[in-house]
Amino acid sequence: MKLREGVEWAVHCCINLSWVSPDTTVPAARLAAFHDLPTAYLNKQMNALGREGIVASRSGPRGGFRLGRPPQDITLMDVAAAIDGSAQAFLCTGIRHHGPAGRITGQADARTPCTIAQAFSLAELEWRRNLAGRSIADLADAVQRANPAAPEHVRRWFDQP
Amino acid sequence: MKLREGVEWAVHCCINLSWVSPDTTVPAARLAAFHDLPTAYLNKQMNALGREGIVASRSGPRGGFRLGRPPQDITLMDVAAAIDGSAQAFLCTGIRHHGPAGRITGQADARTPCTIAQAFSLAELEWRRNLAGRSIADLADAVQRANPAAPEHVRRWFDQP
DNA sequence: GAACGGGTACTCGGATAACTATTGTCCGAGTGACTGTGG
DNA sequence: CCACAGTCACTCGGACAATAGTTATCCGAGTACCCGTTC
Repeated sequence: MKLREGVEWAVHCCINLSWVSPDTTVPAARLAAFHDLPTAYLNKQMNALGREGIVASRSGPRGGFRLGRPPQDITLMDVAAAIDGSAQAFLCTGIRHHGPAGRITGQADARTPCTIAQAFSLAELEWRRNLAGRSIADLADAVQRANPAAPEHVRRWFDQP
Repeated sequence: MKLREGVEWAVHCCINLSWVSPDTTVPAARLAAFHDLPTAYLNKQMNALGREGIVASRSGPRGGFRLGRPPQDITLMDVAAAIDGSAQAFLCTGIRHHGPAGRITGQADARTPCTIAQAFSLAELEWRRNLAGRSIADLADAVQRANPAAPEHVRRWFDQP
């Protein structure tokens, strides 16, 4: 099981965006430069965030990205789902119905849900719930507690050309 | 985030193996036939289980696989880790230290753990804990409750040549 | 009749190939800002 | 001096290529059984 690398990038960018003034847009190139990431690919990830309304984008000069809604309304689950997709990690292909297994168990469990899928879904639900309980604002606060000067430093770096 | 398809196969096979007598070995070909799966590939997955001691294997005529330990001592996490690997889904590449970001935040958070990685690790830990709390025996019982005749049917099918 | 040795068929296990998904790159469409001109 | 139109540079967004990971297949090594032979 593996999460796409872009999730890490996206979360960092969202935190950074939460620290610059909410009405200033930051180009993907600048966001990428801050962490020394490939610009075009980060842009692609930001697009994905844009499709979900997590960030708002604007083209042209003075264009770029800004948060689409307050950082306390953006959860880690939102970001992960936007970048990595919201499909279940364990997807039941129903092999219990295939081949002799299907004929043997018969229609007894044709209607009952797959026990295995249920177990994995439950675990995954906990995972989702956990991520959904953490907002970008929460993380930004936590970072600030560990390094109080960080927000100001970041804001200043993004403000200067 | 996506779990390999082999995880589903492996769990099903473990449950089936828990229902045949513990000292009979079942060839991969037979396990595969039961669910109409590609034999060689399932064999590969069973190899992975074997490396972790989840199943024991024997070559030659009358060879095959059997559970390596009692089904109540095999958790879904064990199986998932054996097939899919036990690496973290979210792996922190430390981009907060790359480029200007690293110079700006300085050594203030050089020693502090990455907040983002922590958040994802926590969620993942819950996922793991959940899967580690469910054994093959648990699932087998649940299936039996839904379909009481299943164990006997499965045992009989695997016994006959 | 019993023990032994060779052959055989069967099974796992790892090496190899096909395919899919992720990662990375490029270029066009759109947009706002700037500049020069005319009133 | 102010308004306006044309041009330009900048940015996103999606289309296209390279790379890595997963899925599938194949063949060799090893093992237990079976059969024929010998004591």
